Amino acid sequence: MTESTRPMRRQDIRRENEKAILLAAEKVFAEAGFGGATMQLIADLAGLPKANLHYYFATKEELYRSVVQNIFEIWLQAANCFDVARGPIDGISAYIDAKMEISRRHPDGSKVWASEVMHGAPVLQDYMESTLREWTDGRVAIIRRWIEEGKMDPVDPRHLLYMLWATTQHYADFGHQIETLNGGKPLSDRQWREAKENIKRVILTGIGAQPA
Amino acid sequence: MTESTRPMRRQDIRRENEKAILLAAEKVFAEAGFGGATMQLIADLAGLPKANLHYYFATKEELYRSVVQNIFEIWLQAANCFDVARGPIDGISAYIDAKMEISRRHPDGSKVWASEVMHGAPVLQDYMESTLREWTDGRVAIIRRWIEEGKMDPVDPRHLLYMLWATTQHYADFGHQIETLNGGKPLSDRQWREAKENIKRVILTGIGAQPA
DNA sequence: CTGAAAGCTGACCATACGGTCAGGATGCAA
DNA sequence: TTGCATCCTGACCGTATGGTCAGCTTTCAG
Repeated sequence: MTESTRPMRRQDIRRENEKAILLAAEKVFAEAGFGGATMQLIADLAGLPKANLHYYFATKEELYRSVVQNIFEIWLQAANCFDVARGPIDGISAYIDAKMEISRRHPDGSKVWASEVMHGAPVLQDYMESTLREWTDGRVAIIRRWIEEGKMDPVDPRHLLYMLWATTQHYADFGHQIETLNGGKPLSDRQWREAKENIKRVILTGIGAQPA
Repeated sequence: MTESTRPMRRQDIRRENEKAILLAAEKVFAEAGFGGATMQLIADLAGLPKANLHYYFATKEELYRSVVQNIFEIWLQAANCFDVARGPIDGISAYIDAKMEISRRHPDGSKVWASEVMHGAPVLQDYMESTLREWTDGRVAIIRRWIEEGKMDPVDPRHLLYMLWATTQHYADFGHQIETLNGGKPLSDRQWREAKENIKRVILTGIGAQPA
């Protein structure tokens, strides 16, 4: 049943194996950190022999880099929310929604990203100095415009962005702590919604966001 | 001059070496994670032969546990601010100040703590289920009282606490990112002050904190 | 002064890990 | 069907790491 037919085409094989490896790697890197992760563990989780990993990814570093870059893509995609928005209420609400969704659906990715940054971004330094900086500068400009247009109070845009990143990512990176304080149970749908609403409300009220 | 006389007493030797080892360990664990840290690296940084580390701390796990417990103490001490306060403005302001000071003075400690939690708190699980839970419940009660007394809007106390933790710790854990976005320079005194003021302002305004 | 306890360390060991490779299995184009 | 490129993998290797230990030096109580 489950394993009966295997008419796998070459392309499919490669794609599926890479996907399985990356998924397993993300989890193991998130749980153990780069140094604590082992190729054997990743291989076991992916259901492949270790040597097969090295067929697709030459080194542990290369595999790690792939994982981190994947995450960075997702992280940046959440940005679009900001651009289409008319004002801070729309834009920041949507951004918080997007980032909270990432925290909920990709907690491992978020952890790997956090770990990478905490350890000095050995892999992503280039991206941070180019792509991330440009992205940030763009959003800072948008926020500044909102302030000039009287749509929100004159809050430092950078610190506001840090606040958005911090509050949303916290639910992934410190998920274990939150879960423990929640009686050992993961947050329910309801609690996730409450978390989002709380963050939005406090921040939007806090910056004096005005309806566009 | 610097190294002339060494009338070290036993007690002093032990205290100073343990201190040096713990300091070095904190830094190495923060930079490399538990798995990436090596006893050799810690020993070198502490200026001691590796075997000497094992004289004071039998295993890497034991050393790590000591580091983490130290940090947990500091983390909890910032709590006192909350207790003595009359209302949300005093209490939360003081707490933000205290936590930002920790982020600035103990970034390595903060990172180790973050790493520990991200990896499922293998060492601190017990503390989190006892001490941390009690501490949190206590603060939740205080915030609830403030709400009942009309000193602030009815914001979910837990999510507010997470927000405080997230925003303040972010400046330590993601310090590298912030530094990169700051042109590769660490935040100046002024910028730290601005960061603190921004956080306070947004959150206190956001929760509708009323002067006691 | 003396002996025992505390502090110290170079040399060593077992293990685990990242990585390699020769050679087998499999799909696929011609 | 055939030949080749891709895919796969068990067995192996060198190294780095956590940890041990025998024996040395230093402190200090009596």
